[in-house]
Amino acid sequence: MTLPTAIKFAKTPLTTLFTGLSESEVTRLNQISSRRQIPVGGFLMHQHSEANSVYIVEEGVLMMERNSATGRRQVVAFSLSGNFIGIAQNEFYEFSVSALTPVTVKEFPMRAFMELQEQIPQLKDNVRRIGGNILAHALDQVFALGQKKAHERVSFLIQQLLNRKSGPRTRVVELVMTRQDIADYLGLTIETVSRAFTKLKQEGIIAIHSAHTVEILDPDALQELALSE
Amino acid sequence: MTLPTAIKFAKTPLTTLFTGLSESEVTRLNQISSRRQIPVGGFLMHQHSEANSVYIVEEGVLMMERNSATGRRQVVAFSLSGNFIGIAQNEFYEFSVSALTPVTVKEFPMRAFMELQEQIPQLKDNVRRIGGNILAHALDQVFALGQKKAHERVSFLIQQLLNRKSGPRTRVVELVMTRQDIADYLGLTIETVSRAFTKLKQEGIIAIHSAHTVEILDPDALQELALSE
DNA sequence: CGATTGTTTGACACGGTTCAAAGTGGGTGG
DNA sequence: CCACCCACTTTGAACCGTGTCAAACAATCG
Repeated sequence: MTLPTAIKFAKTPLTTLFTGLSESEVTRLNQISSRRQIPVGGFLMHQHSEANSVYIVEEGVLMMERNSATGRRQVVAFSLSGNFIGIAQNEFYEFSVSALTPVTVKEFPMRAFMELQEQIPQLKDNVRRIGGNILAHALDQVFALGQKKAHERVSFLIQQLLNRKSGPRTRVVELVMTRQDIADYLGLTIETVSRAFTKLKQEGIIAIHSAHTVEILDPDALQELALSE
Repeated sequence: MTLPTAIKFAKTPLTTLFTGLSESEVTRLNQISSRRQIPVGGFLMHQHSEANSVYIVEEGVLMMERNSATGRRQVVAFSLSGNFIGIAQNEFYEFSVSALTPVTVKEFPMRAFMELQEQIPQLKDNVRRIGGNILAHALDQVFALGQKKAHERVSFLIQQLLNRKSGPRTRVVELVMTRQDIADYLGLTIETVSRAFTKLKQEGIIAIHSAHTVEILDPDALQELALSE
């Protein structure tokens, strides 16, 4: 039980499945893949179901969560376009993954994907790297949940979304998820999350255009709160 | 940003570096390795220093932590005998690792170790698996910090130590670490940790022989609290 | 055996949760 | 196209768990 890592809010472009693959290798990957659509609220996979596929998000936003028998829920990640989903330790998924927006994913049958990994070393390497990034992400979350106050955690999330979104570098972030989702991601309640947003607004760090659209007014202050390390 | 897994409190024997290796392969590993001793309080590695080696714990207990500029500290893991330490994402360690007891580790120079991984597929596979276990561990911690109350978190830790310790199956657990270490692992303060122990004692779930030795009186109740999922 | 460090306990303050109610907005059907 | 409805969000007030500050206690080490 052990081990390292954690890119803070890396500007480093994260490794994707296709990083460094030749055209023909990409083609081979695409040949074993199929496209799948998930409507809002639909599930890509369920906790404890058989892990038969892995996926790449092509479009939309997914949410990864873990549910307990006692009804507690922990959101572990929000998966954006380009993200990889589905590496399981055992033969069952350990998480449920649902769509926050209409989503299209590329699906790779597990067996064929594993074989390709053996044939394409770079692919295997990418998967390893992606695993590392996921671990880094999890450890950032550990730090946030263990050490940060409510408004710092919210800053942390906003910053994550800001850094990860593709496209032009703007100061506006779309919060696709509900306050409940955010609360379950940050280990808080809806009300506390809401109050944290209000606080950030009052301090002039963000502007809240609608509940799901915030503009960053003071990026430095936000970053400072988000890291608080 | 994505991905699965989490063995609760697995009875499954965790993968070690040597799992499934032939005798000759083990020998080759040992040939590139050297033994190193760390006194109590000494450091095996420092956050941000160059990642030149990986290690296996042979004897003793290590603590892995992440420190922030603002002085906050998050303990990420307690590494026991058999654990693997040092896989870095980039060329620098992301954590500091120090010894809670006198420790002996087996050290593998990074470069040679990487080469061996290429030559021994099973070794590479083991490293991958260990990475998965670490991720699972991190996600368990996320769940604990996000969803559990103080006495549940303490139960969580006791249960982890109970499950991971080798040797005869007793009900006594040695807490090698200080209350401060526990607090920084669970995202609490010393006082809260102490009160949580007292509470578990008062409820007849554990007996506290000394601050560093507890006996589990009611394993089922403990497990229930520890999981609370 | 004393001194120092770590742990427990107590009293109080504060942040976050809970419970309740009032806004707000988006979607649907009339 | 508007009005209503439902789900979500915000705000308020009281409560509770955890943090903070302080002091007593215990254990360890020289």
